[in-house]
Amino acid sequence: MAEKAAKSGMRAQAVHRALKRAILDQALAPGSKLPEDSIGERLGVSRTLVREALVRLSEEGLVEMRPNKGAVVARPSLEEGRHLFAARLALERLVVESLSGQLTAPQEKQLLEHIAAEEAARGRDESTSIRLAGEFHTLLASMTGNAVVIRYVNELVARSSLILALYGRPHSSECAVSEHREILESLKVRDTANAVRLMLHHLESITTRALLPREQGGDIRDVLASYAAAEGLGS
Amino acid sequence: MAEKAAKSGMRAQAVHRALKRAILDQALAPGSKLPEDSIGERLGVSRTLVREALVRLSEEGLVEMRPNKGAVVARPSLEEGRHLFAARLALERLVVESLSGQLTAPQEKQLLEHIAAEEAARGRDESTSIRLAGEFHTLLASMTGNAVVIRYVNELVARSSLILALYGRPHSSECAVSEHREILESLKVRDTANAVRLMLHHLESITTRALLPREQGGDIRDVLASYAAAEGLGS
DNA sequence: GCGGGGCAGTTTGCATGCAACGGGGGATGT
DNA sequence: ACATCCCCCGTTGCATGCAAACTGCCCCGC
Repeated sequence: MAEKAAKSGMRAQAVHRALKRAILDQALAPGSKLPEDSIGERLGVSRTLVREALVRLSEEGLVEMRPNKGAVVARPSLEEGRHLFAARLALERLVVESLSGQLTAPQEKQLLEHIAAEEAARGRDESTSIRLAGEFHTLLASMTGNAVVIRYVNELVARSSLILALYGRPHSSECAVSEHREILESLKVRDTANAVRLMLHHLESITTRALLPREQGGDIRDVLASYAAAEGLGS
Repeated sequence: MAEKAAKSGMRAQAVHRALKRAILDQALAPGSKLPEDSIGERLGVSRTLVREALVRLSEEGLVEMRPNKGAVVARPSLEEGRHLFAARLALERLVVESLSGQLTAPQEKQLLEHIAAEEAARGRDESTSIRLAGEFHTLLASMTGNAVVIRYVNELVARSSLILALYGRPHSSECAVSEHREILESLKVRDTANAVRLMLHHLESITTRALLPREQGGDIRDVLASYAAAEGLGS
């Protein structure tokens, strides 16, 4: 079954997508080793293709390649996380500025449906919910038609899920859905300033909730827990 | 001579840098074929390493890999150029906002020296001048300490030189140096709004001069010349 | 003269083989 | 008991081999 014809040149891409998906689904947690031959054996390809996929993923910042020591799923630091969200802020600001008042009817419909799907998944399916929250941002980016922005936003959203996996509290995407809806409303009525403001607030709230949540009155053990995790210690 | 010890794991990177440099120097013009074995023979490595470098370069947008047909130096369209500069605008805005009033004395010194070098090269050495103009932007980005922004600005500046190589008029980087100096002045006195304004103006003037320069009253042959070049025609 | 089909040379796609690096664990010496 | 050294095995780094795909060319039929 499922014998994919697999034209020449498609298999490398397939390996890349398979690994990327596994990482984003956290089937491969940050820090996991990624040995070339076991992956190749599992996917039915040679180490050459696995290596090519790993090179691509390392360019995207999803895996880290340590010379002579193998590849692991990236384990970005808190500081990298802050840098990443700062870049997202800049790029997604461009996205909403480009889109404000420019959405076509089918695009509005697609966004509304996406938000509806987010609400449907909310509370029920945690991993789907997180994935959809990210995809809202990539969907917006794709509507700009700007290939460069699309690529970077995709990359940053993907890396953001690594950050949230490492440092985010559970349920940290709670209020996101309503914020998405508000952004869409402002885009529809061409209230550019408000749309930008909402997007900045949205991203900032994600960062503060996820990245620096243990500042006020937390238990010291909770603080250390995240550092321990970041250093590969602890349970 | 020049027997580089070339530790294991360094050679792939070396091939990547060599090719990147050749492309940015326009020793390899946009559209040039990049056959794996002749490159490998020339650099003294196997096709495997060349292929890895080409994959990296294609991720950076400097090379286009056509399945079963080999790699060529990227030949971005005018539209891609506009997209690229839009993204630069967004990211470099973040750069100046981050840097405004934050420059240390050594950093100011380094920037002043860089601008001096730009002025020294101006008019004398065209290719050096272009390279330094780009490096001013990457230098600013590097001073933010934000690895994500550094990476993206580097990538976008590199791709910008492809765009300028294809569509820019000669001498299009004329006024850039004084604009660089103005930006630095505003950063020093923490006039953030002005620094942002100057940077936006600077990048916009590059795009309009380079990307859409043939709108007003040009000779039809000049207009077609760029399209011919873009299609691999003409002399 | 002109268009189409097929053959040969060239180049990519991918697997595999071999050497070298690194890590873990046991043996050895103090 | 503890530290050190060294060997062995697993894994990576890279070259090479082989099959498939593309290119251009020539020959043949019209």
